[in-house]
Amino acid sequence: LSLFTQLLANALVVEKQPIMSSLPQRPLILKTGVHFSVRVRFLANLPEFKCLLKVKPVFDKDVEEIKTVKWFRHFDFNSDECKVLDVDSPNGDLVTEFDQMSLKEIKGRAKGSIESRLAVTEELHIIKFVTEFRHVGLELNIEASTLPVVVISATTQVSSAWASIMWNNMLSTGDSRNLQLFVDPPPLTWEQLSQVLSWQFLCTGKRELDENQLSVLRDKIVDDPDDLVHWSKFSKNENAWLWIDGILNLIKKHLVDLWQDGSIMGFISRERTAELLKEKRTGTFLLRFSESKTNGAISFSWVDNANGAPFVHSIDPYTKDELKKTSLPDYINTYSLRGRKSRHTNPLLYLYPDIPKDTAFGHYFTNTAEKMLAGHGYVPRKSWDFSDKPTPPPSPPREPNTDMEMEMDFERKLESHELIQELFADSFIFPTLQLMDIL
Amino acid sequence: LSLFTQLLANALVVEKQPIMSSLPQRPLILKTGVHFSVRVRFLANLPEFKCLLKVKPVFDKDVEEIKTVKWFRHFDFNSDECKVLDVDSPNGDLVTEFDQMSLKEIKGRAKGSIESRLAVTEELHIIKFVTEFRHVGLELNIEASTLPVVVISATTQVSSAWASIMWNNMLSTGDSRNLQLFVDPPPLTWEQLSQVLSWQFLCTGKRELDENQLSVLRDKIVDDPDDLVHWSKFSKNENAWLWIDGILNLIKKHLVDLWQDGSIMGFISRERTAELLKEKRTGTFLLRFSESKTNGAISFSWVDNANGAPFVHSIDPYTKDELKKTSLPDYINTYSLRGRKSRHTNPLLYLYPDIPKDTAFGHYFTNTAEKMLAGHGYVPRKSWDFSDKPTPPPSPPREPNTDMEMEMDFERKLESHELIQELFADSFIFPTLQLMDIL
DNA sequence: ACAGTTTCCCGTAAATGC
DNA sequence: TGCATTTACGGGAAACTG
Repeated sequence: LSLFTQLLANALVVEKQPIMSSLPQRPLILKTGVHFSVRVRFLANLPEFKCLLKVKPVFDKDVEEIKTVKWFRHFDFNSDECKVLDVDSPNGDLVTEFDQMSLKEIKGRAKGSIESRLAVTEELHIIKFVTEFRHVGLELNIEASTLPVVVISATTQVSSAWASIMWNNMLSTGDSRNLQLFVDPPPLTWEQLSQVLSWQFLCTGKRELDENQLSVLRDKIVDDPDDLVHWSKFSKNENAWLWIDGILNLIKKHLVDLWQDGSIMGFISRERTAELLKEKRTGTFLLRFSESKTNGAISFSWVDNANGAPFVHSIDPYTKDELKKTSLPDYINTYSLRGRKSRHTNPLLYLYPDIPKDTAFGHYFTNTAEKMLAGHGYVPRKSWDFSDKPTPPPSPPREPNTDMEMEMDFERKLESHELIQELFADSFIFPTLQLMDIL
Repeated sequence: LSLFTQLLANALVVEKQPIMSSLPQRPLILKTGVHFSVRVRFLANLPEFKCLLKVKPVFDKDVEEIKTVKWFRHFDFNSDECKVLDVDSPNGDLVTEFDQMSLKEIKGRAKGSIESRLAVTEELHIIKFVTEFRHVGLELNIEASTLPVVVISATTQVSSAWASIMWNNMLSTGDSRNLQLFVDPPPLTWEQLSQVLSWQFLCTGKRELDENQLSVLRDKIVDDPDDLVHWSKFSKNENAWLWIDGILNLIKKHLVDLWQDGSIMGFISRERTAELLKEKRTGTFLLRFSESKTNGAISFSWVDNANGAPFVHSIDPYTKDELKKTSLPDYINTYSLRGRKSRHTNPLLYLYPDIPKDTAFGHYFTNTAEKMLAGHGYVPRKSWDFSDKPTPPPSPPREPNTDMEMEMDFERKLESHELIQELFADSFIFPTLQLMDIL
């Protein structure tokens, strides 16, 4: 009987962690006043319990010490309705989905001096689901908890909140959930962090970070002899994560294709850029992310050997506002510099190492012919005759073989991650697998 | 005493009509859940009443018949706090400002068949401010009402709502406020309507409609021998107002300068455009609003005499999304067509009748030199040498005299409207002056 | 004054109701 | 089903608050 009781007591689990429908890639971040959903499952597969178990969500249940010690904000649900577990058709488990939950802040938290307080995005909270089990004389209080969540009030806080969620998830093993983690946050190894970062680029741009890119990030983030990354370095002083997340946002909105193609070297120092390009012929260029603009920006650098010694130029980086107006491939395609004799020419010829611009980006150039409208008596915006487009660059296109090979390799790479990606999207599992405590 | 009582009973007035801070140009439109403000003044200039009069706002007070007859929606204030009248420093009147008011819908209105119901933007509501006056044995219930307001729930309804407000204001004289006006809306004369329309362009683009423009609008809107405009024609069947308001929005966001300059002919039929341009030399163009796109769009038409008979071309109209990317002057400046021998040339040379393009728009062209950034090792986005810009058009610029005269005339025009504009912005007074019932 | 945080609200998209 | 209306919520900016 005792074993049975213990099994039952642990039979309730949070099957789908709290997730805002508007932020599917970033579970465990909850915005006040915005709906999120959670699914709860009772693992004891007994249909006779149907409609017997009434589940109630409670915010920050039994974590009073946090509220008094660290002046966390208080929250409650806007409408805390209970739900009754009902059978799930495929396997008969008892399930319910809370799909219209939302939070409001309960004002009036204890005032602590500003230094002693954590940033709001470092506050970890939990939601517990409780139910009372009554059957054949047995009476049992059963509860399940979500993973720690971060509550924000504006979308500008998403980046910081996600940093906390990632950090916490890399550190928590088993069920030791320390909601005060960021009072004294342990460091991560670069090995751990680099995996998570690469993952983020896979989720956003369908391509991981390569060795070179990771090595640049490493130099930026790790300055510890033990290969450790400290929370303050990652999220505070230098804002490494905010910078990276700005780039992720830029990729998501404007550069998914280019990033997936691997056309963006992206993370490379200015010095290294110059080194690489100086060995190449005039017109070779590469794309790199701005290191100074914190909201995500990308520029191109190219080499010019015309005056004897090679010289590397870089363009003022494009931000999201500029990429909204014109795509990066189009900027690349139409960029022109005044040359000798007042002729305007485009200095960008080969994507590093030697891919002709049109091979790399040709299919992304805006086809002005598409804009042609039939009828209505209107003239299209641009002429649609391309017979006199600029002479194709002199270098031969790469051999078909090589292209094919790379493409296949790429496909394989992507596939190998498919399952993990799905898991990630669905129930929030990181490279370091976080198993739910099931029976 | 009876006279005194009557004076007092009418002493409370709504000094500033309900206005959302986010829609200062469109008073009397209230969006549920969005703050608006109203100011109330007690005209009896007696400071001893200070802090005696407690004013309470009531929504749709004493208009029960509307609710039952026409199934109007019901609303209430989100927080209906009373305010106490206090002295206003300059002249000692008793004043209070309700500056945080907002509405919520009370659900569950009676269901009427769809035909018998008005559109929500045709529902006219009022807010009354009531107070109880007690002094030297006198006991008096005093109240003041706002002008009729329209309550909307999304900004997409602003245009329709404003049509109702304008129509109602042109029709209501004195204090006969018919909240059921749109059950059987009386027509307006074209004379009345044209004034209001012109006014709208003055408010939005700082320039009224001229005779020609009004005449085009007249042909579109009036099809009645008596020169009357019917509500359905204006706001329903042909959506004349929605089309015009789309253009007003386009002007507000992207064309204020050009409209103010008078560079936009705008309202002119396609046929008339051809007639005008065919008499001009090759390269003469004019700007006109699209008649088919209902969200505001502008295109240019130009004449080409190259092949013997003059031919007039028009470009596919630019919408707000396109003007967000590049300004109209820049589109005009950079437009190019493939000419003979594959040369790209800009067919736009003179703004109708004969103003060289650079004279009319030169100062609006984006100066790429401005984008040059000093230092940081970045190259600016475009070359900044303009020594080889396109040859200036052969036609001489207009004589300075003419320019000056026009400018002065324009200034005078504007000034003459200044006072009325102020009133308009402040307390909602239309060309047909709507006087508040004051003592 | 100021930085971290929340509120406000438009504009678009999606959901809802009839 | 289609249309009218409301709700949802990202994103930018203003307001708040200690």
